Amino acid sequence: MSELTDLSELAKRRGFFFASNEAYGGTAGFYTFGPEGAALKRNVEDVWRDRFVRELGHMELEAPTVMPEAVFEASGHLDTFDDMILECGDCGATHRADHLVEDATDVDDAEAFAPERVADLVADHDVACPSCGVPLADRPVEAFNLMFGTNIGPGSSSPGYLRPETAQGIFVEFPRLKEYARNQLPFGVAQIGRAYRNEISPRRALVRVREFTQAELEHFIDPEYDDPPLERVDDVELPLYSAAAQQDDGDLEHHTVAEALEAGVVESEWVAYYLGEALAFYEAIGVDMDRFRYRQHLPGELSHYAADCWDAETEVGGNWVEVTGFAYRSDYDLRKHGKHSEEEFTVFRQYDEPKTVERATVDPDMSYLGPTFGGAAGDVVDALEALARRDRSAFDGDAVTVEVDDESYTLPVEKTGFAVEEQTESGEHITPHVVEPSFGIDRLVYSVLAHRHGTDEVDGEERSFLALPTGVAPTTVAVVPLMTKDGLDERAREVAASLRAAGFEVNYDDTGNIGRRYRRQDEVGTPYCVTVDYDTLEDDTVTVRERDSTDQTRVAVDDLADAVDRLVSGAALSEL
RNA sequence: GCGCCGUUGGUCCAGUGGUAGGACAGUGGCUUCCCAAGCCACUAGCCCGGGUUCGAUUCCCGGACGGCGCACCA
Repeated sequence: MSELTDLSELAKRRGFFFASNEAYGGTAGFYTFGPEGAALKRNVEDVWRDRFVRELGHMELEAPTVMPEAVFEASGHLDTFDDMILECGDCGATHRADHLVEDATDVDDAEAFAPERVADLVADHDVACPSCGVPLADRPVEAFNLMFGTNIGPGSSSPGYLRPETAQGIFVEFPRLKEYARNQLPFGVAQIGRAYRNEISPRRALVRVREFTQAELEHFIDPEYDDPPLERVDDVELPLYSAAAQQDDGDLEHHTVAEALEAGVVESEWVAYYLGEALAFYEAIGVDMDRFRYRQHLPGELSHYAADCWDAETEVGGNWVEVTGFAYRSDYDLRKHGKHSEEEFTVFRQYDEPKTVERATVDPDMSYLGPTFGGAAGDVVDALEALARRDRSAFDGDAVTVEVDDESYTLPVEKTGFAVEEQTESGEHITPHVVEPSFGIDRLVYSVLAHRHGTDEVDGEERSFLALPTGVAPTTVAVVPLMTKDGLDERAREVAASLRAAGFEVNYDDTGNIGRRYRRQDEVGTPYCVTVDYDTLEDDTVTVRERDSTDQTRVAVDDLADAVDRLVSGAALSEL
């Protein structure tokens, strides 16, 4: 617990993150990133963008956070995000009403029922409160949806929701995105943005909040023909905690990507591929890989869209925190949107060679069907088309009969325009499958702060530091004058300005004594300090101090920008 | 949402039925030529609402927020 206490104290005191709206009593589940935290978070996002968008050649978009109800009807969030809550009038405990009903009856999908029906079932089966035993028959079943609702425009005729995941903003634009991708699979579309969930009980600082930042990649693939570039990650060693290991009290196992696939520990090549790609990302932003694992979802844990799913988890304060979900979503989302909307969510897959197929078709004589069947004529045509595809022998006789809504309609075959023709097909429409790595940026920032925060001893004094990788540290270099007199401070300001002009994140600090300033920078994770001293006035050199070792070396002011650049690129202090 | 515990300067804490004290941090000054030193001064606080009381930061009730447990976590 003390790791978490120290972390939230540091976060507040140094401006990484803190509860929002405290002047008005605070709002549970909402956090503000302070100056240091906003910079750190932005840098983490930039590293993600560099690796998952730029390097892998994917594209990035930015969609609205408010989306209309129809989107969530299609995605399934309106139904499955809706919990039925039942509160005991006696002891006050709340229960999942659908679960109570499922336990008391042989119903096993009460979740899909309307709240009224569940309430009736509770009454009919004399369901009692599991906590205190009092009957629950007269208690109301209330729907609690985890999505934040709103109205689009005036009035309530056009309900909308704050998106519970950024993914839907990508899926709904698929028809246009595939055009942009020139109708070629595979292609990946990423988005970094806010998502919202009206959590019942926000907990543990940034771990469970109501507004958070996701970085999601939706990689659209042809399930039959597209393979991941496994050669990029074959030898990456993965710390895997499989479902089997979890159920049998087993341990974490280390396998390379290639081994994991061969042994069947990870089933999907695509999921395995992204587990491999992501590992270097976690390392780059400063996650302690000794406190990191990939955990497979247990069968009962799989979400409504996921076929196989692994989470990346970090250990913070004794708890494992989910920081990424790697899901093979199959064609679930695109298929749903294709069905609910008016657009096609498919791509055309061209055959290598056009195929000639024999096909049974109908071309009904509407001047006969219309007058004969009236309003049912359209449905009869549909039924005839289906029948022709299914069973062409039905058209062998003089008359053919189809069923529409329990009514039989019989008509002469000659009026159906039935024919068997040879058609040339150059391809087919397929619904792409989706591989989705979905990162929780806030939780990653939190993990990195926890993992990089430490204390040690320098010259007999305790030191608190944040060993952030240079690539994500809010400040790259701090410039400090040894004294604020004899022109040292003016010279130091010049040095700071020149480093800023060279493009670095620079902090200038001249309050308190020199040791205090070093410690301050250590605590916000600044990797390098440049000190202007009396020698600087003589020979135009400064000292460069390294955060982790506290070692120093002298560098000419003229070479300083170049030296810092080399340090950032990985050079050691001794190599300057 | 339920239960238990908590909420006092920026941070971490002490304390009181008569409006509060420390440590650290911060600011200014002195000192100091490289790692939270010293001296002086200063800034700054009782979560919100209601009740009891002559008087509430303190006691009671409610709320908000936080920690933990339960539940929940697509």
